[in-house]
Amino acid sequence: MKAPADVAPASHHPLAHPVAHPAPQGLVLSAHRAAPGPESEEVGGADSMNSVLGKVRPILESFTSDDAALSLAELVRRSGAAKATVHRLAQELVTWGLLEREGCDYRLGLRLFELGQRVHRQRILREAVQPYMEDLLLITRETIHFAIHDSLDVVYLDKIFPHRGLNAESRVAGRLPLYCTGTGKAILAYSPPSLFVDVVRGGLKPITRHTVISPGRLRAQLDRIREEGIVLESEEIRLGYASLAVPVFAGGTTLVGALSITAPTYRMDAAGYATALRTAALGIGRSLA
Amino acid sequence: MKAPADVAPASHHPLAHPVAHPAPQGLVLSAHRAAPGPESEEVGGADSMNSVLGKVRPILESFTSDDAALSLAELVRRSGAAKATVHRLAQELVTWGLLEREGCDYRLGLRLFELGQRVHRQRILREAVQPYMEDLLLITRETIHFAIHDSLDVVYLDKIFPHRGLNAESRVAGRLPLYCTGTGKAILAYSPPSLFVDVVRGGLKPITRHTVISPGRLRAQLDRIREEGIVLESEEIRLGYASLAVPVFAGGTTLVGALSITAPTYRMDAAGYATALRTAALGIGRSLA
DNA sequence: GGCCACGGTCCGTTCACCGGAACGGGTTCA
DNA sequence: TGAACCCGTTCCGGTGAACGGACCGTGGCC
Repeated sequence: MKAPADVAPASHHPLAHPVAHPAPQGLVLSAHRAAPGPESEEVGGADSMNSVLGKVRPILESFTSDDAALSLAELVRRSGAAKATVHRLAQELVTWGLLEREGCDYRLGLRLFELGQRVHRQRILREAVQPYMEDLLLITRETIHFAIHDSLDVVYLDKIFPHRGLNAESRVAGRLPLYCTGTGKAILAYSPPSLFVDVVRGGLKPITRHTVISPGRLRAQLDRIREEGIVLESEEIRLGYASLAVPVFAGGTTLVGALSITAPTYRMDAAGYATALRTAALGIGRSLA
Repeated sequence: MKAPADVAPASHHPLAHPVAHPAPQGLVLSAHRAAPGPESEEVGGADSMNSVLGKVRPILESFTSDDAALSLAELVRRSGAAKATVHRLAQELVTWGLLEREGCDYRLGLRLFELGQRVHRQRILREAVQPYMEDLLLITRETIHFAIHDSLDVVYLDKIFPHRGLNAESRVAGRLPLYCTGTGKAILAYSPPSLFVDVVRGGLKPITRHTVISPGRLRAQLDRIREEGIVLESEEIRLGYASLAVPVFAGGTTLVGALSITAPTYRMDAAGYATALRTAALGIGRSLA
């Protein structure tokens, strides 16, 4: 009885999920973690698992924005840690409040939301920007974004939209590539040239059939943006929609992010919106001085 | 040399932060970390410190909303863990992205903000509520709050304000007591009576000289709110300011939070704002059905 | 110069963590 | 009916990750 060999040895992959976790969210293009190279490369994932935080991380990051709640089994699958381990750590996270129980499932907890709002730089920026975004919403009745730069992406710090507005593709704290968004191009145009090189090296993948994927054309766009101080991105992210964006400089000098108006192409009054957008950006910059 | 006794034993409180975390922020009534009191009381904190997460928690929660960055020494002081331990864990948190380095100091990282925005329930709610808050801002040009209930507090899920608006006392993800805020009273009025008992047992402390701290008067207020479906809180949190609030019911039945308009008392047009507020709450409730 | 606080590192000890195994309950098949 | 499966949960012995006192180099202050 209980022949120990009945546990199929082959079924035990030391790491079912060697490569940490995809953690895509936002759009489809998760940009992975650069091209890793030979598949022998699960070291980064493997040796990151022999610390407690190295296990907590894939557990918490198992949750995407679309997951309301995950079962223990699902957490085990996504995190790659042993079941007993996930169970124990999840319990500890529940007592902390970073996770909450919902029947038998786990969901991200209110305390995580609270902690996330304590991040200082983002909070200060949001509070400074928000009234100006309201102004733009009032004037345009279109979706307004404020984005900052991180690695090869823009991260949306805030987003407001009217009832008729667009609520897809982007969300607060969501990421989209620098090269194909209005805010991203605005930031890219006023960043050191090395960032442009990195973006190109990272690969320009088309999102729609209008996405600019030629480095030359992208560079020309950026030159033009620097001349005009504003950029109109048209249907590069979603067909039928365009974004008008400007960079925001604290005190008129330091680039801190970009502000944009997104609307269906047929409603996009670029000429009319431009001055409002520029004015708002100047106001924000002054209040951040 | 290096007499081990030179480390003043009295200066070393094994736990500067014995009571888990007060998590004050928001208002002045932070109660610090309780009165120093009997120093023998680090038990509750002590046994929570023999796990890794038990140390990471006080480290991360050392940061309040007002701390831009903390030095290693300050983290050691607030968390109560050993220096080498804090150093090691902080480094690990930096590679994760939950912390970032700023010169020699540490600050909360962008990744923490991103994780916090993935909390599903709050995200869904905010996205549903936000356009209606814009409407109210447009109509009133005053500060608009949406709050949910947690333990004995309200937690502000979102807050928008115009240029002339009030940006103090409350902030997104900040907490204020149920018994003295408009949103809190609205929620309290439509919650099970046991919550009222808990609130009273938790103590009604006056914030201003207008704060209602008599359980009897509070109960009478709640009865009145249930009759009228709306509440006007006047100067209970901050002198010179009033809030008009209504509860929000998903599908017209399930209490999910409360919506409020905050304005200087002299500008508060309660009669005029009431219908707008009620209409918005109904709209939100319907969109959540 | 002496002193102190700070950030950072080392290293021997030990106990918290790990994870295979087993349990009980629920559901799905033959 | 019961065997097979998946689930969440608990147990427990071995072990290596985590711990923290001690130490180093530095910079600011008397």
